[in-house]
Amino acid sequence: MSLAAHSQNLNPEQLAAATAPDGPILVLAAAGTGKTRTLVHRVAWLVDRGIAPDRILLLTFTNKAAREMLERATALIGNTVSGIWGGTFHHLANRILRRHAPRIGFASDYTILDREDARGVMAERVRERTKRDREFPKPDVLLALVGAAVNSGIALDAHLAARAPELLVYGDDILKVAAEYAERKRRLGAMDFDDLLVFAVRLFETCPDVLERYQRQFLHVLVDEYQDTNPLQAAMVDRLAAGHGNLMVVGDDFQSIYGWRGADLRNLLSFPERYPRCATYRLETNYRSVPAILDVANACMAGAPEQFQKTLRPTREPGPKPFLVRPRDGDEQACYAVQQIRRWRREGYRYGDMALLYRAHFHSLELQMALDREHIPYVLTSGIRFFEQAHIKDVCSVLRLLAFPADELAFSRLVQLLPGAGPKTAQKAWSRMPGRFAAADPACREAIRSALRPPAAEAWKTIEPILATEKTTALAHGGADAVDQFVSAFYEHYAHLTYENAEQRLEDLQALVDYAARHASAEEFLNEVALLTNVDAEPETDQEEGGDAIRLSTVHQAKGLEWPVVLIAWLTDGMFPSSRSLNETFDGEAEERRLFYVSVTRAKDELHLCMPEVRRPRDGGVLFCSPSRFVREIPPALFKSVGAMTYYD
DNA sequence: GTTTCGGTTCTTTTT
DNA sequence: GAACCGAAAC
Repeated sequence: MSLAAHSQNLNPEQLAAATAPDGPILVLAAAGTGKTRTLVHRVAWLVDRGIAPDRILLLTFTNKAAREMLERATALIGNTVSGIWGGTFHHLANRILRRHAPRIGFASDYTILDREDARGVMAERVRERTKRDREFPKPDVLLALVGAAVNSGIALDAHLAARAPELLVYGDDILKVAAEYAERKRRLGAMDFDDLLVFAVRLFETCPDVLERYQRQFLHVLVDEYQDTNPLQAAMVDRLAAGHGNLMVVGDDFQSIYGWRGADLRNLLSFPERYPRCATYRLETNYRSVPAILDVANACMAGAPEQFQKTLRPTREPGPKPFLVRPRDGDEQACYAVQQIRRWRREGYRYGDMALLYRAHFHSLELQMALDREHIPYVLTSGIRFFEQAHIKDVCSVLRLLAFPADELAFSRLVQLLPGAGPKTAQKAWSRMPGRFAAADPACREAIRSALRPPAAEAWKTIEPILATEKTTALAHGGADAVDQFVSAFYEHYAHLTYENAEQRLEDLQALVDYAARHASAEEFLNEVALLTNVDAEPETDQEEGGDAIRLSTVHQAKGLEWPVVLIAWLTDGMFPSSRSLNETFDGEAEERRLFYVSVTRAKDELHLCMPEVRRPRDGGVLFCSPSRFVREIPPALFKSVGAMTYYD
């Protein structure tokens, strides 16, 4: 593809960035300005210029984003792009660590702890302290503290003093618990999500030869959503690109919304200082939204203290001003939504063109009920991930145990499915085993049986033969056969006894078997499962599936997406901005404001902002809600107010 | 000593 | 819903 061909598809701003000369490049891409298109063309441009695909590294926020970019690049220049390393930071870290973990004292078959696993491990450490002192911080709080410190690259005690001074009285114990948590993970041969990043960076630091190998491999490093990287991730990228400096970072400081997870805007803001040779490109021409929507977005960020002021320049013909709606309560808000949905349908929009966005999952309750009642199809990016649900994890523990016999957590989970067996029984059985599970070893089998009480032992008999299958056979095809057998021999019965929605869960498991079967080995499958995101796993809703449906989503999960018509629910002070982030987070209001900016800029044609007057909490009370401060700050002339009206049909 | 069950409480955002 | 806590049941 020639330069001329690229220039046909890109505007001058985009073209300049996509075809920029080697060296550090900062692309400031405001919302809806064709950031993805520019990155896709950059990749195509590089491959076109003779860079081998496997020497390009493309880091994105989700695996889905990487997949989509590579698909679009393929459409552009054919499958010459296959072989590009693309995915999340965690994926890259995992891929590298699987290969070199022994260099930093880990086995290559370390297991990955998801949030629930990590919480379990932390809870063990905390239990006895809670007995001594009822007030001792809960496992979730401790995990958040440790995680925040690690991701910001700050020592835990310094982090405590700076961000959680009220917990300083427990300082010593917190440090001890954190150390025990780390030690326990070591003993389990396990890494949590943060560890993947920590140890990847440590690997680079302590093994220069390994670092050099990847520096030589990746001639070009491209990072999407750079405003949401944390210091560890920035360090990873800096190291990888240290040799040649061919590092392109793309981001928008107005859209940084992951500060609570350790993302540090300074990575982006200080990029020009860290890379003095860097060339900066700005994308400000917006192709997405009608001018009236951009007016609101621009007004919202006009007073923001961020460094790179950007103004969205519209290209679209004028459209309606954003609608400001003040329903009485959540139910009336839902009725208003239904009414608009009906109108949109009449005007020719498909359900897939519509999105209802909100700050937190529980804000969607009344919306869901109303849509159910009206039989309007919707998909929800749910709070619980498919792969984090109990039944999915139960079944995966069989695979984990087969693939990684030393995985104590998997063994424990499996044992606790047996009738009359709890944590103590699982612990007892494991302590009698040689530190690993060996179905072929009679002594090991006997050890387990001796720890189980009769009903548990009886049930175990149905599971044991599956675990005794020869490993390579059991684990072929992503372990699909083993899962299938386990479900029919044991779990189907268990599910019916345990869950009132057993049938639905068993359907999930069938889907899991199909999904697993698409992998060569169970190890590969398990690796992927642990690092999948909500967005990655979302159900197919495209036209070809025939599943035309409205999207309900948190603003966080709507990042990077767009819809012709968008309604934002619960835009009231306390809900959005959330009072918790205002009170508990450093810089909370600024980040909430950016979140509002992100939500507004999702809409193409029509935007509705809903601010119910009251909220009715569980206890039967009534809470008055003022309109969100972000709405109040914006000149009223930029909105069209929807006056008092009956929303009920 | 363990497990299970029933009642209570609280929901931010997620790799 | 689901996670936690205390008390009954095994």
